[in-house]
Amino acid sequence: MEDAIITLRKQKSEIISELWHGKEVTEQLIRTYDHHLHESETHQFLASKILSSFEKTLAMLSGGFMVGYPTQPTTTSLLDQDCMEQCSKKRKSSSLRWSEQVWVCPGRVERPPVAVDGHSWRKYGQKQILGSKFPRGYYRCTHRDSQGCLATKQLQQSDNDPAIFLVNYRGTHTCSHLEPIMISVEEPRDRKSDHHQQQEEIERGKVFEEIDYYKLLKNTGEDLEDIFPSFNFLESDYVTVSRMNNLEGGQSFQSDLNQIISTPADFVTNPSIGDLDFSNIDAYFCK
DNA sequence: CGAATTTGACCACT
DNA sequence: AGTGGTCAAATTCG
Ligand SMILES: [Zn+2]
Repeated sequence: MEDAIITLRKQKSEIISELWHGKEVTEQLIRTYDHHLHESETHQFLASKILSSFEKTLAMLSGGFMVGYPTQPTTTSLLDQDCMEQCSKKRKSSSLRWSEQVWVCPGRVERPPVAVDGHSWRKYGQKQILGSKFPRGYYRCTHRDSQGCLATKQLQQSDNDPAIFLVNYRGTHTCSHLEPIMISVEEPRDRKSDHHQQQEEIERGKVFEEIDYYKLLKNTGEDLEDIFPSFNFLESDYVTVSRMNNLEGGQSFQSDLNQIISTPADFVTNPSIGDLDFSNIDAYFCK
């Protein structure tokens, strides 16, 4: 019951984020149209962005709800059958996968946004991937040994836009998720002591350094984590750029590179637009 | 000292 | 043989 409300709230926020992104791009389009009347290429590109954004919103509204939820599949769709076939062939990772894209606020540290999703992760590997400039980091849930939580995720900085981090999640959290970040965030105004306050300020600074300066681009459209409702005031910091539910697909990183919506094309070939866009984002999010 | 990260080795799969 | 993913010893961190 509560889960349903939570998932609805989450979906609503994601839909709003997606629509918001559509609005952003539309503003870009209008601005470009005013300045350069005859640049059909740019217009077409931005229009495709808008189209993609609304398509994702529609997908969230229609089918995105039940896809990949870690319960027993009562209904057998085509995707389920394919998944079952492949799972019967090889009993490997039946864990579901999805991906996110984290947009790092420009001018901030290039430290990978690991704890931005509210879970505590533990790095267990790092690998250079062919054709990729930046290495890929492998993280697993901190409570793996203590509670047997098998959730993992991979984090890789995008080659095209270093401000974007591609995240691949594999498996859902089975651990009892007490969130140190949430506690630290909710806490800060209760106590006021002399020299402790400074330390608390520092601690708060650490927390917000991790969360505030990063923009998470959630694209799951899923209700896989019940954490974000407590993050309501941070929900606006996260913008949905794209959404991918990979029930079995292997390389989400490369496919993402092809399907990324905010590709560096408009930013590199048209820096003025990029500057305007970033200033807008800063005005809305960075404070 | 325990916990988290680093980093080369190892392993499974083409 | 090469690549992506994981392990684990060494090292750093708190
Ligand atoms: Zn977990």
